[in-house]
Amino acid sequence: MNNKEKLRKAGLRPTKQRMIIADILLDGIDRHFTAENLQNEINSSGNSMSIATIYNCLKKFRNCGLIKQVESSKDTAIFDTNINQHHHFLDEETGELIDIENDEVNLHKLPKIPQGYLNNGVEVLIKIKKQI
Amino acid sequence: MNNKEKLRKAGLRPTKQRMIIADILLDGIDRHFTAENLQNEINSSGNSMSIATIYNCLKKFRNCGLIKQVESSKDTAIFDTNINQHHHFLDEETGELIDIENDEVNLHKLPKIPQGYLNNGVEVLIKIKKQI
DNA sequence: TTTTTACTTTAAAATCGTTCTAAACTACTT
DNA sequence: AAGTAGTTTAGAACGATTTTAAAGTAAAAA
Repeated sequence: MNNKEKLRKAGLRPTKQRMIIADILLDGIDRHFTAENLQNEINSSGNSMSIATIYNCLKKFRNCGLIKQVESSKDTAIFDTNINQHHHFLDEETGELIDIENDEVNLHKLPKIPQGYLNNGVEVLIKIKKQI
Repeated sequence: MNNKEKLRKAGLRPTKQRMIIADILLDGIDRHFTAENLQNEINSSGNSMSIATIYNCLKKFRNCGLIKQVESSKDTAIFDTNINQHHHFLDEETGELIDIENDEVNLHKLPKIPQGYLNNGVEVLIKIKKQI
């Protein structure tokens, strides 16, 4: 399926700007990035785009499940093109994130989901620090 | 051990402001809160404090291990008085966090920590959403 | 096709959480 | 009691993100 079709399937109009972003992000390569990272990539690709549009797109893409946002208490939002359930190592010093595939973690026992709620995804974060 | 001793033991001078905060936070009750929540509690207790001091204190308390900061991609930093390793349910709609005790989760298999790094804590986040 | 409608993009301003600044203050040491 | 190192403060500054409102564009209707 090409990117235009992916956008339509997600219920998003394939505008020029969304196509530029889709062409960068939806190439099947797993990566972590910020809005600013993406703007730099857009610029390097010979295009340009308002930062407001970049934020709009990232929010829409995230809400449609085309990308994910990583849970992390950094000051800048980090997005992830790997939309499968998976986990992360986090170096809190540098903010570096490293993917952990889902089958690398085995959750043997999970608590009961609170009454009235549904499980909407499990994320394991392993905080790591550089050995001295 | 009283709060004055706790602060000294953590290497922090027990100033008037830190004692006010310690008296609110270090009462053994587990709670999640933001800087703004804490300022409201300080105000309700008949005291007042600059927001800069509140942030300073929270950062110091966190760095000394008196409190923890929760990993979450919300726009506001969330702190936790429960400093034991534990986990959370997160309702992404409302931002509500619910504690999960460490023994409620059983991680049967963990990936190898990357070369040159040490494990610095594991956090499991179970995202939940309201049933419709 | 043309027209209409709803959605999208944009630059710039606004907002919000957090940090910085530098002066006044306070706890601890001598 | 005096010195010094750390702390608090109001307010300014900052950086990420969102809002605004006007101009532009895609899809639907005529």
